[in-house]
Amino acid sequence: MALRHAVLAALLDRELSGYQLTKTFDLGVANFWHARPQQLYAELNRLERDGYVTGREVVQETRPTKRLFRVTDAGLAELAHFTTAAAKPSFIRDDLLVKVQAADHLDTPTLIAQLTERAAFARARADLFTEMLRTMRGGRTEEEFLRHGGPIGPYLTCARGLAFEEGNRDWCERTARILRDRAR
Amino acid sequence: MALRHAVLAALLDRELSGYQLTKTFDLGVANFWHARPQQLYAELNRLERDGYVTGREVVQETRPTKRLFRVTDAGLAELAHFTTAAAKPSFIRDDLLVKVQAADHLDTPTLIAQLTERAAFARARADLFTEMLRTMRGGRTEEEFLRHGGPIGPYLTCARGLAFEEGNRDWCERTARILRDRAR
DNA sequence: GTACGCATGTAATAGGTTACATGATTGA
DNA sequence: TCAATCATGTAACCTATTACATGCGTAC
Repeated sequence: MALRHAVLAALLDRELSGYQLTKTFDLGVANFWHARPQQLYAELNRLERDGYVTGREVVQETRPTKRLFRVTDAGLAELAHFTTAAAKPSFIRDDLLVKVQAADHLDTPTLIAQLTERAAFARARADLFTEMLRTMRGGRTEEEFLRHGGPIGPYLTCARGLAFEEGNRDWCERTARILRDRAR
Repeated sequence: MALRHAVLAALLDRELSGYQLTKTFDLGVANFWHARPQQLYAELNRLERDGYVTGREVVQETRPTKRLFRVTDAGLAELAHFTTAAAKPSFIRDDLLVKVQAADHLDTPTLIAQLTERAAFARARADLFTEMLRTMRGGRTEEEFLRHGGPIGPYLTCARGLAFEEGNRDWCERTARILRDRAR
């Protein structure tokens, strides 16, 4: 059960509502985990029940009332315990790669269109992550920030996300080009 | 339901038993999908029931009897149909990244050890994929192979797997180095 | 004689997705 | 007025993991 640890990690340096968490999980946090809103709301309630987070109601004037959650000491201890266990290897699991594996038997134009679309998606995310990294660094050089700045956890995972999306972008563009050249 | 399509794609150019498939899914095919043996045996039976693969028994002298599966015309049509649907974006989902996200709050030596271990794992897989790509190319240059050789589907997905593992390796090494330098 | 590889599963549980539901406010 | 955003869920279903089971052959 690692979603709960992903939620705890995402909530470490800030107090967030379920709704804000879903936004976070669609952007930066998707660098290390991805989840649907329903799952996050359910997990937050379970985490609160188990004492790993506490929520407080915030009544707003123009917006619906929301609940902000933060990690408790018990939650941090749970994360620390999780960290001592060996990490499972991570694997790619991707519809698009399944399709490319079968490329020799399938309609090439359809594949090229999907590769192009995915490349654009990856490029947009890469740009976003580049911007997020710049913001986290503030005015400092990367070296200075990594040596003495902080928090660096979110910076390092964002850097992995950037490299992943750059890899996606480059591979999609190259693969589309190869399939196009073959079709001629 | 994409495991079935991953299995179909893996079975396209060769006839495999369930056991051989599990080996394939631990190595090359893990580039685009990952599954446990139990899941594969179950999926093969479902695919056969639905007419997307056919199995034939092969009695062996010294080894237990096995069943070899190959994709039927209906199976290929199902794959083609799957390919016309938009591919869902793929996300990283990784224990180790969850831990690094929380790095500022956790025990650094434990993290460094896990990053080092993961780097070694990634390096081993990268080496394996490099070798597999060489084998698929045969004597040809990459350009020549990609222009006129084949099948290129497995080559292209393997190339993505290689880039992914190189990304893992580099990021793990860099992250471990940064955490070490900070601890001093 | 013991561990490992071949070969195939069942059963129980955990984790994730899809579809559906509600209701207010703000901006185009 | 229509779509989007804020805010939170329930229910049904599908997918994946973990634990357990079996039995023979070969290599150390």
